[in-house]
Amino acid sequence: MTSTPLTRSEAKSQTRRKLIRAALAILDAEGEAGLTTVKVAKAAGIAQSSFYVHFKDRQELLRVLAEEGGARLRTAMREARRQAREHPDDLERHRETFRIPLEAICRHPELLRIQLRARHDPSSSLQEFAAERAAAYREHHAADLAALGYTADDERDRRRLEMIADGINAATNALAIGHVEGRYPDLDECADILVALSRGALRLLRATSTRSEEGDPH
Amino acid sequence: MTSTPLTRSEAKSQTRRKLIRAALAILDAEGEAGLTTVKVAKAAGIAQSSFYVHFKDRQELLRVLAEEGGARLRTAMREARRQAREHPDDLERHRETFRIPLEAICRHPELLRIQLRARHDPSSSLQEFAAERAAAYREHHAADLAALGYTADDERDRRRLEMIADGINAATNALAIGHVEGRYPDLDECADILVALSRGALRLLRATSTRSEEGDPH
DNA sequence: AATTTCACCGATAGTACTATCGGTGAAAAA
DNA sequence: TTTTTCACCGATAGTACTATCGGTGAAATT
Repeated sequence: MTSTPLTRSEAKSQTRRKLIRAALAILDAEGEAGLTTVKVAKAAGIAQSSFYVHFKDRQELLRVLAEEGGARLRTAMREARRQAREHPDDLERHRETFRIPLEAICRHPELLRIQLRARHDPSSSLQEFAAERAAAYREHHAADLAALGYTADDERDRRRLEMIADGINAATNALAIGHVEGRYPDLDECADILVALSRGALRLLRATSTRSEEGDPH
Repeated sequence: MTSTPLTRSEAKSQTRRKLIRAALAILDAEGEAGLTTVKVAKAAGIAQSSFYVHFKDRQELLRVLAEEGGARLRTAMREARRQAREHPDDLERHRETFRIPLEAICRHPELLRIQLRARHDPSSSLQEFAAERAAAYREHHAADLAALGYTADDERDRRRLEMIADGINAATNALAIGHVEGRYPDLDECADILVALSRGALRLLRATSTRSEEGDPH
């Protein structure tokens, strides 16, 4: 049907894309242990040995996949923060703060699954990717708390913000996975829960900052 | 020094224990992919082939490890609930509700790490173990919410309780891991955060149950 | 004391994967 | 047109692991 008048480099990068797409699918479906050059090459429709035309070794494929995931993550997060800024209304904005990461996760749930696996797997080559994702979310959430007026001055406060971001992040991931797995059909319900959890944390921050500053001007 | 007048079966079960201990350590340190009969046998000080005197195959070892982990988990959880009942004071009790699972996790962090990995790894043989642990915590927390007077009547409410339990559970795991990794030195601080998050969720439940009763035009 | 049992051993067949090598034909360059 | 390049191929060496087998000696049984 479609004629394919491709230049050599076009054909090559097309094959490379095929390999990467196949690898991501296999990584998601079978885990890092199931990601073999045999399977990836077969799924991409080339000979196993041709895998090495595109990647120096299996390790390099993993590295590239991590970069790929990192790039998608950064893009999604940037977009999320951009959209969030467009909702000046405080309540609605707070909700968007959670709906947007949830949606970002649900767009590529395999990236989260891969990351969650890698994070606690000492044999994984994707630890860096996992760390990057965690840091990105922590930033996202920290910036959000800062926008609400909560800044961390001393060591203890900073640790507390980090713990809150960590906890909310973990909850966000859990609910997003639950949504993807079909247990929580409505993303808005997920966002509501996260808003509620988050409000509890805010109340804690408010309570103790008031207590420590005694005469809080409000 | 110590004489070893062991019967044959004593010696055998001792070797078996050595294998299981070695396997748990390797599983924690290198992940499921790194758990080979070669390494386990070597770490336990026996020949690789002797591994098969104790286990039918590699799969059976995994199964036994999961049972082992499940048993430890159940014991820890039972103990936790027993202790929690001893604190009638409401505020302190609420805090204990979180400190106790946190401590249970920190006593055997490798079990949590193994579980978190297995949970999202399709190639893992420990999915059942992971599911059991998740269900156990959900029960723990659901019973706790029920004790506070929150019962789920309709589908939506039940789902909400499940989401809350899921979210709090994820946050608990995240903070416990953070403690084990040295980022959050004080477990009480972790418990405080969890109490705060949990209070936010409780407020949501209170708010909407009131609202739905008010607006219910029966 | 004679016999049986069995936990453990070394050797090895079988399996799955990684990575390399020389060959091929079509695209690209000369 | 002639030559060079190179993406892809099949074959295969090398590696790591699983699981089985027959042999051994000391414990257990008779």
